[in-house]
Amino acid sequence: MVQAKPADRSGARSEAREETERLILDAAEKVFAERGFGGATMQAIAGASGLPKANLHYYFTSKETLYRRVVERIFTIWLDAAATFETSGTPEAALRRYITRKMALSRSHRYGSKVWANEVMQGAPIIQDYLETTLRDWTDTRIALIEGWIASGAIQPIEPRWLLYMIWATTQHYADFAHQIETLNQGTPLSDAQWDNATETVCTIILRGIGLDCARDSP
Amino acid sequence: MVQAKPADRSGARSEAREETERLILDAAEKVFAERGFGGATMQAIAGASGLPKANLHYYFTSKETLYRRVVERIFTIWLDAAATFETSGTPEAALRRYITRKMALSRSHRYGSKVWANEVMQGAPIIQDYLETTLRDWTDTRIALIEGWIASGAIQPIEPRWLLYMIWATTQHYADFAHQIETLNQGTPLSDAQWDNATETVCTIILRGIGLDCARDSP
DNA sequence: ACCAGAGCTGACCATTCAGTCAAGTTTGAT
DNA sequence: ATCAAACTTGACTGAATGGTCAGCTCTGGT
Repeated sequence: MVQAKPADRSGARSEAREETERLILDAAEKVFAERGFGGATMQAIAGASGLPKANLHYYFTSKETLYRRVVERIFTIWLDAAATFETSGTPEAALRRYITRKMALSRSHRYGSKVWANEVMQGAPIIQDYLETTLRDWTDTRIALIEGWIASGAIQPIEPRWLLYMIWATTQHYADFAHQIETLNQGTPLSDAQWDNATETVCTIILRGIGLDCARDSP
Repeated sequence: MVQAKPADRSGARSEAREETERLILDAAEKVFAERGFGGATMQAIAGASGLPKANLHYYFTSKETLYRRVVERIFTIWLDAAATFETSGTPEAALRRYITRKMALSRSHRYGSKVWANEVMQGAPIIQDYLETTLRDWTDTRIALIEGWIASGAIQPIEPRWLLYMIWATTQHYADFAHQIETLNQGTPLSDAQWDNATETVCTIILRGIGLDCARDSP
């Protein structure tokens, strides 16, 4: 039987292999994002990557394997962004940094965000364990952190959990609902200036909303 | 050929028909929500509604027709909620009312929200015209309204468009990402108290975030 | 120059899909 | 009770899907 895991004895070979895999993963990410797992077809992914369908099965044993790899890659990127919500620094710095990073991610990884959204909407059949371990742990520590801010009087008392959801929702909305946003923007993608302005607006409302930045804006 | 549009000469008949249609639409909404248009199968919808597949095609000529009806029904509900963002009243009252209504909708119509999200993520193949007409008009009038609030000094100067997106994103997140939220809530749905608390928190952050409810007021 | 193994692909297969249809059953007006 | 129209459904069909495979080409180490 043909194996998809050859020894990587040759540097040039394995490099070319990685490149092809990335090509397929990129195409798959886009197709899965727009049509969901069930709606996506290997033929469509093949078309988007410019490769014959049989070639996809040479690199990825099944549609589910390919989907799994796509989702895992996205989770890695999410983790990188999550790390920017540092436990040190002022509340304002931590939140501003995290929101800004997540907004940038929504612009650069629109399809990844959509795949994640699709996966969760379907009940997270693949990533359920991530949600219960990594995501839950991350969330718990940040909630504890925010509770500390509240206890010290740095920010107003609000339920930290709903604040986090608000940040996730708002930032990811710019990726998941990009089409709607573009339609309401005369059918054109947001400009650099609009992205900056949106990011700043989100930061301002969130920060002021939890009691930071309140006295500063209106002199 | 069998027609799906008989004369409604009999009251009892047409009533039963409407009931069956609603049964199918409810089942279809759930399946389309969880699997998207392409991932949903008529067989699955049949199973969810407890009817044989052939019966579905008696009431709805095609899968696309059924999907269209589901989406249209959701849009109607969205319009009802949108109407609660009244152009009269104080900013606080209008926003609070609208956010509360949208949060309630996310709880009562989880699947509808997901279908809408799926549709937009796929590039709005069915509802594109709604986005360009009804939604754009609604958005424009509310933006003008909010700009008026800013001009009069009632709220702080923020870009109204991003505020609206923030409200949509946050409220709909509770429907679209319900599974993730439940997983982070020990695998149980949010309680009445949690819904109330989340709604209140969202209102508080948004209102304070735009300069209402803040300790300092404009002169 | 050689050649083993990696990479590639057209043609094929079993399964599942949306949609059809003919042969039924139920219903309500008369 | 009658009957025509509305409703129901198991069995079917052509098309599309995920996946396979035999046989081809290309490549790098010798």
